Amino acid sequence: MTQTEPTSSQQLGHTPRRQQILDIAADLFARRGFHGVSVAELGAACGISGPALYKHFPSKDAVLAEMLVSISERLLAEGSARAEASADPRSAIEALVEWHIEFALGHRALIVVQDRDWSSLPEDARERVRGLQRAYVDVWADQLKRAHHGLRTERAHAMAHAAFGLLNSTPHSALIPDGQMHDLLRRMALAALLPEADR
Amino acid sequence: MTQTEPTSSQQLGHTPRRQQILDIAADLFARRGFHGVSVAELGAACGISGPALYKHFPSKDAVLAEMLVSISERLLAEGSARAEASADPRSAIEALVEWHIEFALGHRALIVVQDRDWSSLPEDARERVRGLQRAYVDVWADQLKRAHHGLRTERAHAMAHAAFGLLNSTPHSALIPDGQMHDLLRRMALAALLPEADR
DNA sequence: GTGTCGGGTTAGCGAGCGCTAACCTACGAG
DNA sequence: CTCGTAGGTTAGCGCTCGCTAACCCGACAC
Repeated sequence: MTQTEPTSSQQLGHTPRRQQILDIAADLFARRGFHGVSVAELGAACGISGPALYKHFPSKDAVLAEMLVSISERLLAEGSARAEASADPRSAIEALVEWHIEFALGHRALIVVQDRDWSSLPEDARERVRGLQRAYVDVWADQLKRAHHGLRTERAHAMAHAAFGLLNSTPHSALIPDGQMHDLLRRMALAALLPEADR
Repeated sequence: MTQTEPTSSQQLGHTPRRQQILDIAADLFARRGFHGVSVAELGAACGISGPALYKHFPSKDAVLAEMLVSISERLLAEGSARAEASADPRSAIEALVEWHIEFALGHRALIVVQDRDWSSLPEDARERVRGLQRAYVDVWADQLKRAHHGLRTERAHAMAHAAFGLLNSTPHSALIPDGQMHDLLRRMALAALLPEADR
């Protein structure tokens, strides 16, 4: 229903504009905030002007919604896949950390928008994103509880949130090359998350 | 100049309103973002209505500016004081972590506003806040460099930012009592920041 | 008693916003 | 050849915003 048409040819190829808008919007929203970017500006940045956006999205809110819902889905899908594919809790946590760093380094703008402008979402999309995020946190929390015997659920959630904070700090400091940043974040996150006995 | 009058009786007592506005604004800005709160709303939340705010602040921007400048100053002042009062790098880092957690847990709203609406500041205040934040990061980075021999400056900065991300995650997860959260954050931060040999 | 002034009120301005309406083309299908 | 449609244009509506203007009133100084 939210898609235009689930025809056999998929929606690949007939919407480069749509994707371009999402990409550029992510960048602009990250820099100046959702409310700080007008549709005119966004359009201009895409080479078209103003109201032409409404040929691709029903509203400005919808751009934000699609952006945030889709990244929440990707984070959750790949995260839980990697966790399930792991042999033990320790390697599952390593895999989750690895995946989250990959994503955060590769999509800095989305990370910023996600936790800055989450509250600007229309009610239904906000609900959906919250559900997906909660599920993602649960994936982490489950593995943490298996790695630390006796860890309570709420504390595991808090640990996961803290880890996200650490890993998502990446857009705020682009001072060292991605490879080194990746390595640094992995080290710090694993030190913070794994029991001392393991490390 | 920015103060009304530096009389001998200080400015205590003749500005409960001013402080009230700052407190309530922090709360509202944290919840819905600087651009998401109108001056009318802010006034109403203070028991006065709309333009009465301009008897206390020259503009809406100025409210945000005073809020963010003052917390940046407090973070830096107390942080560098505690670091200097420490005997060795390890205990300096412990002291910094302790101070940052105290502050973050005690002023969740300010933490949120600081890194969400920083970019909405007028140019001069943004400059000032950036300077203060950089100095605060430097305090951390210096101690980290003394604790890890051979650590490069840029990497130390990245570590400090990552630690802030971890410690500032606190407003996103209020699910466990402050005491436990404090303890958890300290453990995770120190594990992430201190060399393995130390811990 | 009167004047000043801090701190409040309402009315309303100009600008910018999201969004709609109406129109214009290029183009692929029949 | 025609015509529907995808994807663009400009004009402009209605609303909200930050902020100013003009006024009001109670407390205190003298």
